[in-house]
Amino acid sequence: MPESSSISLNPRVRFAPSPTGFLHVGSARTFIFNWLYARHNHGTVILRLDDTDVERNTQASVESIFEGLKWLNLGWDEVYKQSERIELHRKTAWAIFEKGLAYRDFTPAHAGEAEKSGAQGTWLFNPGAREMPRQESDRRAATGEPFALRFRVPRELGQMVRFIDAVYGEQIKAADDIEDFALLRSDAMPTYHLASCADDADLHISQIIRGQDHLTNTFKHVLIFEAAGFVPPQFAHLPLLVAPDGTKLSKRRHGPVVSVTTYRDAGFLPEAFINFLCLLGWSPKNDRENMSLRELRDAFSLEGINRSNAVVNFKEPAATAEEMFDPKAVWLNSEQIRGLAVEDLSARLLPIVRGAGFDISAEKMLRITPLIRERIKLLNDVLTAADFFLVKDLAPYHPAELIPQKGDAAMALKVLTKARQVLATVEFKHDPLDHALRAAAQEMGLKAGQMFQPIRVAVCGRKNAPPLFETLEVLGKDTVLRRIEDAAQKI
RNA sequence: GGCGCUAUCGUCUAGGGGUUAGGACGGAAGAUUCUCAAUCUUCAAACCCGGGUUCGAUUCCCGGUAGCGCUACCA
Repeated sequence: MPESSSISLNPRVRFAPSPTGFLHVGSARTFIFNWLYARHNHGTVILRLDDTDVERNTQASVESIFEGLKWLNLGWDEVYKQSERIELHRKTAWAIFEKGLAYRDFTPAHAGEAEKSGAQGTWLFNPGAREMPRQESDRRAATGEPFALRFRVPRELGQMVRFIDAVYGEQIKAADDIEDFALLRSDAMPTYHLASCADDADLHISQIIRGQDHLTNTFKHVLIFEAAGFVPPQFAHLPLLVAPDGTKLSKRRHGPVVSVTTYRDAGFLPEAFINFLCLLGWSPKNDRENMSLRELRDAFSLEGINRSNAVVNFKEPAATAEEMFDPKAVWLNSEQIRGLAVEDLSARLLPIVRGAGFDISAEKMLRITPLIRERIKLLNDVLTAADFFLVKDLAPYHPAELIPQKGDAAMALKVLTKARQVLATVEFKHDPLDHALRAAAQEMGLKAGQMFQPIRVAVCGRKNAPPLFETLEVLGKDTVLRRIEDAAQKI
């Protein structure tokens, strides 16, 4: 079989972040799509740090990117750093130069920037450099005069550059509209375009899946691949993730919602977060939304990717943690929390509860978990949903809370007194508690709700809480009786 | 300015020459339960504008508009 079919069977994809900040949600989605594509097709995922911009790269950023990726928990197969591959990039650039497809430009950096950035259409090249005879170029280089190496875009013959994008279809651009971009800077460091293409070729990348902001750059990349004698890989560009105001997500403008670790720290399940990101710009086309990683992997294909930008629908000034995130992300998270086995959920909740300073056993956490599972949307909600299980003494609440519907303080006190009697002797299991308390209500001529509310407030400190009998059971007789007594004092 | 990409409910999307334009989130109302949550039911909510092609366009083509991207010796 021809080589192309083996490529399509075992694709090699790469995720190539540049370490100039934390892991951005848009980058995370690009990584996820690459991962899904590779895993769906039994391919290889390559992580490549595109760190050729020495000025802006930081070690802190490298670490925070790894931190974000680690939380996503998807993994990869090979890792590379571009900064360790610079010789390869240079070799590629000079090979292009030797073919006459690049030239030295001795124009000082940033010279004539004013003309470039504005008025008269596209800047194409610096005058005098492109046409400079090779001998003169060599001579000036030999004297140590600094230069950038530029690609000689073949625009003489009205040539068209073209490629097929797996998402956007056939793309064609006139070479006339492409400027002589740099390959090497005057400090001999490779530019992004060069380094990226040289590495993609060397690493045998078969599919480049990346953000749509690179769509127009791709014409330059096709030119580089061809000039260096490589067959360009397949391209698939992803629609961008934007803020509710339509602008691209940025830390400065939009704050922590654009950072992956913010989701982690707020109590998202990584699988729910991945699920959410997948639904932005991609659809399985069968109305499925809540999907496991396995289902996503099985369903994923480039054909399902959209072409228009997707809004991450967060609220700019958020009152609560939950409010700052896209409601769909929160919903998916709560759905997936409910889908987790109690043991699994409990194990994820435990470090959060302990981290908040509560000394709680795994066994107790396991008993609390089913009672709050349907009541939390983010893992961190455990702290507010299960507070009364965790604290020794309840936070102060208003005594009026104890008064039942259509009742008064006297009724509340009566209920509490009766409850204390009944509960002192009954076995603390769901059914006996149920029978005893309902019998007591009937005896006093009260509705079940009128009986239960004062007790619930007494033991939970609020009206809204999990079902009463299960709660009493987990809390235990001692705590329950003590809290009922305290409540009775308040009236 | 030049070049490119995009346009379906508030948001994510399905669909496609003839449909009551489908689903989901969010919102509203109701049912259910010891409260809350969950669950269930119901409701409101969209094809950017103009021209063409056609018996018929939201769908195809062109133009406009808007948004976004690229236009660096950033990536």
